[in-house]
Amino acid sequence: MGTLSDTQALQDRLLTVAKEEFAKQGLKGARLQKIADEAQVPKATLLYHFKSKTVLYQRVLETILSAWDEGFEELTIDAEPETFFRRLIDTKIASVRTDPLASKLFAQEIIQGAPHLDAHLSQQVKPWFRQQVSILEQWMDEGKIRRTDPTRLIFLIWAATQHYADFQAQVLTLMNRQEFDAELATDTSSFLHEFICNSLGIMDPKHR
Amino acid sequence: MGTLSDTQALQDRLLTVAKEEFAKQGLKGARLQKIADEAQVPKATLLYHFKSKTVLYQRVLETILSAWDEGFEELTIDAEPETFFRRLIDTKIASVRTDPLASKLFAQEIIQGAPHLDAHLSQQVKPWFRQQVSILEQWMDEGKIRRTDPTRLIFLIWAATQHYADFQAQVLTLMNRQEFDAELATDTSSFLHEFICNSLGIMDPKHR
DNA sequence: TTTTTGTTTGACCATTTGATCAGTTTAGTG
DNA sequence: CACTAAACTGATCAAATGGTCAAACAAAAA
Repeated sequence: MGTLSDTQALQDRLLTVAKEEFAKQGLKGARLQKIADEAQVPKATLLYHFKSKTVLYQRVLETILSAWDEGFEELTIDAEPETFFRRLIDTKIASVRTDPLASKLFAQEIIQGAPHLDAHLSQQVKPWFRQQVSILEQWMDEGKIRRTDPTRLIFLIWAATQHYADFQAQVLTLMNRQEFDAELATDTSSFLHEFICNSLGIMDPKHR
Repeated sequence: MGTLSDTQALQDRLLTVAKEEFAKQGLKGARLQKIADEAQVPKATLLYHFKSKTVLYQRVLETILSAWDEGFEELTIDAEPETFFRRLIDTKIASVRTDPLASKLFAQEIIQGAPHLDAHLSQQVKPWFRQQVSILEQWMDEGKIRRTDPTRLIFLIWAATQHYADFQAQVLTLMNRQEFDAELATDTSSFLHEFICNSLGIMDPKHR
């Protein structure tokens, strides 16, 4: 025992548990003792692997962001608008459903002014964002989609998808549901895709 | 001095300052000492007017919610879809621009599971929500707007507008702006209105 | 076996923070 | 002025919490 992989596995477990606590309570509200308890480990052990609460938080954030970066880099280049939007929305809704805690944690960070990720915003998100914008502009120039503000269009997609993670409590209450199940996810994807394609004048292949 | 209105004015000031602190730091992260300092009053005075941190927080929340209820009740009934959406979006964007802190505070409350306002959600928001849904359904029946899921349509409008308050840090970074000024607000209103009307097949009066 | 390096943990500490309270001031009233 | 009730505040406290440390433990290296 005591191999390097054991340590790695423990740190991964601590990060997972910490993500949950940070997402539910916020950075200030989270308690190291509770994270340690949840991971069935003494608090001192937690602080041995992560020097401080802030370091732990930043590591959790990094883990979330790199997973996102990975997931969204793939779908950047594509041929047809219709497929592009479908993939973008499906990917986002899937991530929102699979890991709403990540989304919630991220949202709280942004709400509080993104003090721990200005670097990531301008270095990782901004380039990706610009690329998406230029793709949309090109399609508008080619007449493939209706001309509109590409920046705000991307914001709208982000907002509309992320809403189902961040405001899950409100969404479920208003829909009289208990959980965000697979059916609800696919229906939401379909709705958003149809709504956006309609607005941009993209014909659904099924109706062509 | 020392009239009743003095006390009222002080409590209002404390609520305003507290709203800012709660919005920026969250319930757990907010510090009574900082709120008191900001309001130029000893901490003991703050706790004289509000028995506890929780009570103060709830009072802040109530203030926000009642202002919203008031602002949105007015625009419920209206004739034409086009006007309805314009007013709804304008009102929401205005509230987001005027008081983003309120929106941020509310967002954090919902993200953390809405522990302090389940009652308000089901008693105030739900009825309003149902009414909006039924209006939209009626318009769909009458063929005034394209048929779609009214519930998710309202979510989309909420999400897309609130995004500009809650994610202001990200939005401004990606738009290379310093503040959410009036021009940015009206442009955003226009974009959303046009986007939604396009999707629902509502013709812009200007182009009729 | 001895050494060394990395890991674990209970005990402990310094600080922060929400809350209390007793004593004081202020303002309105008869 | 005398009296009362409300408002104010400095001092203080108990609990919670992030973080430290030295001693114990384990495992690979010499």
